[in-house]
Amino acid sequence: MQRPFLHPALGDVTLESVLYALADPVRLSIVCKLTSGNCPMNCSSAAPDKLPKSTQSHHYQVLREAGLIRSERRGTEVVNTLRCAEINAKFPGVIPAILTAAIAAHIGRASTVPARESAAPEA
Amino acid sequence: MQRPFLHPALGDVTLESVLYALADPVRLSIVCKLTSGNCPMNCSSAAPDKLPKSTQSHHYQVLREAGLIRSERRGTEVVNTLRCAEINAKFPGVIPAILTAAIAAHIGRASTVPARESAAPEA
DNA sequence: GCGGTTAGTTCAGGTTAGCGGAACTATTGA
DNA sequence: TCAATAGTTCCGCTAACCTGAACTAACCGC
Repeated sequence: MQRPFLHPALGDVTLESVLYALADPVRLSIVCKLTSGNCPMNCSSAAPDKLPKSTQSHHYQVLREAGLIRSERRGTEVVNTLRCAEINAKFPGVIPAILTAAIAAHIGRASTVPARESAAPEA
Repeated sequence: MQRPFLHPALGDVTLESVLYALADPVRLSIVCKLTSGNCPMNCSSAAPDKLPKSTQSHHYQVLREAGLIRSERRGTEVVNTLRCAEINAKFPGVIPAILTAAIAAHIGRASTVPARESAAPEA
């Protein structure tokens, strides 16, 4: 918990790494929850139920290194926000299309946050 | 070479498997070439240079099983076509957005076929 | 300050998946 | 029939993923 989080610069974000990060059901679900919640979330509340903490941590690291989320420490917890706007500037339309499809496919419908299935993903 | 090719029904195609298939630079390049060529291609002409045949075969299998391409035997060779229209019906906008971003990022700029970088990917 | 709780990271190891060389199969053409 | 072409299948090696266990850092009550 001592090492600072590393967020890639927008120039270092590649399409492949973004697609790879979103190709996992758990990570796609996390991103969907962050989108539908539309506000920063700590790790455990955005991850699917009953996932081991080490696995959660691993998935967040992948999302972070792909440039999809930004993480900041707030006391004992880590607050995650989407970097959709930035990614969308670099790869226009990719993230909204994927998230819309994911929400339509009922991936990661939020259990804690009321799902707004008709809402277009921001970014 | 005897087993018939298995193409998933559209209902069995998942967003995750599509993203996973496109998350690899080689496979993304293959799909880009099929798009820019805008016509069926055999395996070796769509794959990047100097890739071992077994590796090519593996990548085509992944693309096939993800539902992204359709393969048919024509004599000694296998002709591959994109299933973009079908996928686009199921996940609207996803494939065009990814291919547009990939072409803009100069992934898989075709060496044999003149690249039409301004052309919107069909689908 | 001290112990307990919370939230997440790091490490290690077992399992799985990807890559690529070698051998094989089918088709075509001479 | 024989050689060439185009892919596939098999198999071993390596790298990546998942997760339990141990660890760290911040916060709270006393």
